[in-house]
Amino acid sequence: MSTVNKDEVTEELIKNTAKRLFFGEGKFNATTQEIADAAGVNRSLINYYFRSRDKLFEIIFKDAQDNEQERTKSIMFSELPFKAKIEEFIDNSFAIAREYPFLELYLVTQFNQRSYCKYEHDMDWMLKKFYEEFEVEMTKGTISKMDPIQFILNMASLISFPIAMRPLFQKSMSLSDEQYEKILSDRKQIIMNTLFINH
Amino acid sequence: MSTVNKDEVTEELIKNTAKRLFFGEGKFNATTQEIADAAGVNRSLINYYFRSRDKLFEIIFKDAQDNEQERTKSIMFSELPFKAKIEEFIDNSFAIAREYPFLELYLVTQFNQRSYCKYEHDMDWMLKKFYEEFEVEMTKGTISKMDPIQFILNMASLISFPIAMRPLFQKSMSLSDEQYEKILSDRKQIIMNTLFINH
DNA sequence: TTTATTATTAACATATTTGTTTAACAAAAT
DNA sequence: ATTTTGTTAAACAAATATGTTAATAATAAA
Repeated sequence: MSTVNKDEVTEELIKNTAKRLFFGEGKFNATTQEIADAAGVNRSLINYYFRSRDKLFEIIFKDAQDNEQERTKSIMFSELPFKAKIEEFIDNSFAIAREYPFLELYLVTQFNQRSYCKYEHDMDWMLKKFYEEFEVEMTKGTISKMDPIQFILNMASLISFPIAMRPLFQKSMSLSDEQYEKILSDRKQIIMNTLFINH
Repeated sequence: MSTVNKDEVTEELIKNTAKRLFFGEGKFNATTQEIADAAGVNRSLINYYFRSRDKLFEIIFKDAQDNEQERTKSIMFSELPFKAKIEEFIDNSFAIAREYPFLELYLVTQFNQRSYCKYEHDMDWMLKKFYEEFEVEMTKGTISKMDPIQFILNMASLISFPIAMRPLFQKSMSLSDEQYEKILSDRKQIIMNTLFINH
């Protein structure tokens, strides 16, 4: 007998399939039927395991958020030097984006449309540590003087936007898939050069 | 007799109301009933003027896109120096975002979910002109060397992301409305400093 | 093996939304 | 004055989506 019993398997299967559809394929309005079909199970099982479509949404939403926070924390509290942390963060973001290109877009649109979407913000720890290290970098002169929140905003923008807006941007600029992939692969260096002062 | 007859008035009223709901209030899934109520007209009129909900969507989508392209073009083909054009573009983007904070988010999510969403790309003209001016700036040394498309991506990212992702970002950083407004008002200078090399 | 529990399925009822139709009525144009 | 056009309201059918229930299959426990 394995450590997981069957219900945990199907429960996970449904969750992962929903994640794939929402975050991976951008089907934000996927119906319970579509999710069930994609998972190869009966639609009733969604109600059986999660009560309602909404509960499933809540769980997935929270899951995604927790993951995002967790990975950020583990990087920020690592022993790497500041600049390396940022590099790590970029790499990490792109890696996730490869599997789930619609993740951030999903989070923000759901956040807009749903009243609940509880948000745990134990970010305070992390922010404090970040501010301290950021201050050091500014005095060293590797970053131009600014409110640290603006730096975070810059970083998040430069990383997330090209992924989240890809379909629209790529089409409006009439770029091929190959061209866009090339752009993304050059992106890390561009972002680092944009965020930091290069002597 | 005025130049507009009554049907054009209500047709516009419905369109503008839908825009307000979608782009202004972020209600991406507003029903025809909700739109009609918000416009203060009978739901049947939506079918009367636009045939179907989908046609209304198509029209609004194309409208928004055309506007966005038009304003970009008029700035890029103006006689301003390069740097001033970028400033103008930032100001302009923020002005639109004040009325329609969910515009870009709406465009990209609809673009993902709908098969049609025709895209007219007569951007080629504009891009060519932009590339020329960009080349000059790079040799002048006001911008660090990079593929011009990366510069455009940087610019679009730094402008749009803080607006589009505002709800999520603001909450996750536990910032008050006042704090975020302050951040946005400082934003233009930050973006200019980030895009251009400052001596 | 028998029994009890759990997982899965099909069928049903319900709710929402859309688009159509009809009738009545107001407003505008001819 | 009458014909066209715009507007409202109500009723309806059709489509879609969700959640529940009761019966069945599979698995674990006795």
